Amino acid sequence: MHEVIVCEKPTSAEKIAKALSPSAKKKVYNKKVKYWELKKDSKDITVVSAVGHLYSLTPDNPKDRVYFDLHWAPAYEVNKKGSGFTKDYVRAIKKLGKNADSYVHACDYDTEGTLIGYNALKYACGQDNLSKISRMKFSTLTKKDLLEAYDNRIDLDMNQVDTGIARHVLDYYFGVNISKALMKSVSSAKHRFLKLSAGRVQTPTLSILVERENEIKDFVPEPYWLIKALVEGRTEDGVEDHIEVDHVDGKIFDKARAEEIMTKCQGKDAKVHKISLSNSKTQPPVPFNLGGLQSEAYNVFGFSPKKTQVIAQNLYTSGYTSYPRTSSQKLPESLGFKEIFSQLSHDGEFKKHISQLPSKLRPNNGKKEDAAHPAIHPTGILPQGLSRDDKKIYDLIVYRFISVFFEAAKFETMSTTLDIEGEKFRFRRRRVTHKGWMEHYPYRNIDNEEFPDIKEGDILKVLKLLADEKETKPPARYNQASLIKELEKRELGTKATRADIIDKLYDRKYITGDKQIEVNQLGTNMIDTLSTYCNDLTSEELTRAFENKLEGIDNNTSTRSEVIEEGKKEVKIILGDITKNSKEIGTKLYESYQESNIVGTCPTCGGNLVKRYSFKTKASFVGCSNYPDCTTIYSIPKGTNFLKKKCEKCGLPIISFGKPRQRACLDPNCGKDTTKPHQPEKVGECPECGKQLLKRSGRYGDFIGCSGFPKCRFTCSVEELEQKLK
DNA sequence: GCAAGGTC
Repeated sequence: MHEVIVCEKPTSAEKIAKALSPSAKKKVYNKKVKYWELKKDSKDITVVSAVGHLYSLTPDNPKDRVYFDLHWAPAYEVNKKGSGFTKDYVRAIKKLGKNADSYVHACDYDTEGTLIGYNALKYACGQDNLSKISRMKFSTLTKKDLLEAYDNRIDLDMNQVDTGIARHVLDYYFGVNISKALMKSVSSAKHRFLKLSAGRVQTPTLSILVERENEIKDFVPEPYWLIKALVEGRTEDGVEDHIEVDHVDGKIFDKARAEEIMTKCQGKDAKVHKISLSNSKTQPPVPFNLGGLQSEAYNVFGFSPKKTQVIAQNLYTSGYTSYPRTSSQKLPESLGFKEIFSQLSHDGEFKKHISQLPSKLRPNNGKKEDAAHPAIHPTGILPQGLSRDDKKIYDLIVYRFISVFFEAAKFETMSTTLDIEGEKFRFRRRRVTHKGWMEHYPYRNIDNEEFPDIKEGDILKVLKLLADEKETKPPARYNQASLIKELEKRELGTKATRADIIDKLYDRKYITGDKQIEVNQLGTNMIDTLSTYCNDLTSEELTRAFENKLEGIDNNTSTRSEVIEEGKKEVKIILGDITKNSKEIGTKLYESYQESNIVGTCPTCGGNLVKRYSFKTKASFVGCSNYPDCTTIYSIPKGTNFLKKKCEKCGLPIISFGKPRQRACLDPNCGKDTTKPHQPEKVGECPECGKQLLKRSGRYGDFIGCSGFPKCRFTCSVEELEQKLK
């Protein structure tokens, strides 16, 4: 008897194989794909693995105006970029999973996992005959759980499969079709291509950012006063120490009241009214889940969440750290802390900290859990030859892992109130009495202040009294780390996709800025447009509505085709509205896009110079917004940045380009003598349109161009022309 | 060209 077990990813395949039989043999297909062979209960078992989704939805007919008829096709054919690695896995499963007597679906027990395994069985193994398929249900990848799941296999839950399929189809219907309609509105209104997109997750995310912009725009600052005094004092060592004390009212919005305090206290001494000492603790941080690691790496190193995720994945595939796409903040004892620490101790720096660990190893676990994976931790294998950035992330993971086992840091706080003419002031100082974990986590500043040598009843001289006039501030813009946290809170997207979603918003030019994410006019207009024609898409409503509908499939109150039909109807209405208002929508979106690409003023006609991209030449260039009435055009090298600085001679922007970076005026002829009209040399006939070919000078030297430009875009190098003439 | 979701 031959049995094939299909798993979601190679690491879980290995764990499952070894759980079923410690003597499972590891094999490799086509030098790349690992699989396992074992014997159990007189069965020959082959354990193969997918790598996440191997199949993607794709339209039956790509030429359709709207995509409602979809089918599953190999991911490496559909998303050519980035899924190439799945090809070998599909081949391996096809070869190894053929004609078995029974099949076991052993992917993660959630909707996506169920669909991953179902599609692998159906399209790679050619099995959708449920009678041969059984399902393992496990929540951790421990030997005990896996054996139990194998021995008590259940039927494949087709409702769960249908829920997964419906989720994919609905996301496709709404996302792809509405994106297409928006792009079409631009091309029909302005005859320009603009890559636009909308979706169940990216659009509400953009909406969150737009809302924050609106809060900032609508914010009315209010003036207030902070009253402070500087009083003389000494530290316990007798060193002179000026103490800054604040009026207990804090923000004083009433100017008269602020003035009253100032006149009353002017020139008066302060009396120490009350001193109280208290102790406090700061617990160690919790183990990293992906969001936590991304947030910390952003705050400590300024790494984008995407960058951190890529590095964490590399560290994981190299075997140095554990699986990164986890939401767990817990480290189970079964990981074998002692063994990991003893291996890490081969590194001298780590050893200094590890040697001080308490004998009882109990991590300060956080609340968040994950069914499939523990919190991110080092495996114990010490890396060699990591790049600087990879090493930073690795060290961060190790030090966090170490620090969660230490005791709390302890502080002593001195809270003091002073009296100046009946007005109460106060100050607070905090000093460390026990560093605890903070000594072993080098990414936090320890604020250790000195206590002044004072006692109740002391009279202190006031050196200075001042009223600081301030304004209330609008809420801060999001940065990438705080946005990820907000998405987690609202349960938008998943841990594995949030960083990609944010990247996408940058890529579409909806947003700019790193430390403070700002929304471009295009982003604002997208939300404007979509909230007019499909309000659901801009809010979390669509995600919630999906969840409810999908839940219906899961518990048998509706069917997959009902849910899909309903979605189709809704999308059709939205598409109708967009088409009806296509000109207006397209114009608005394109013009707002141009706005964020304005780099200067056209010297010929006074219009805007706009950075644009040509699909024909696959290069960016700068053209006038009044094209075709004005044909001013500048070519720019690949990777050009526009600086804020303007050229002193002509006022055009200064650009930087090349490696090493060099700076120059946008106009390559700037500063050259152009008073004598330069007659370009005629060198022959254009092979494409028959007009004159001219020898022109460009940024990188001479080239041949057609006099019919820009209608004819024939161009070649001087050498190429010489070759042809020979 | 377009989504969101898995994964190397």
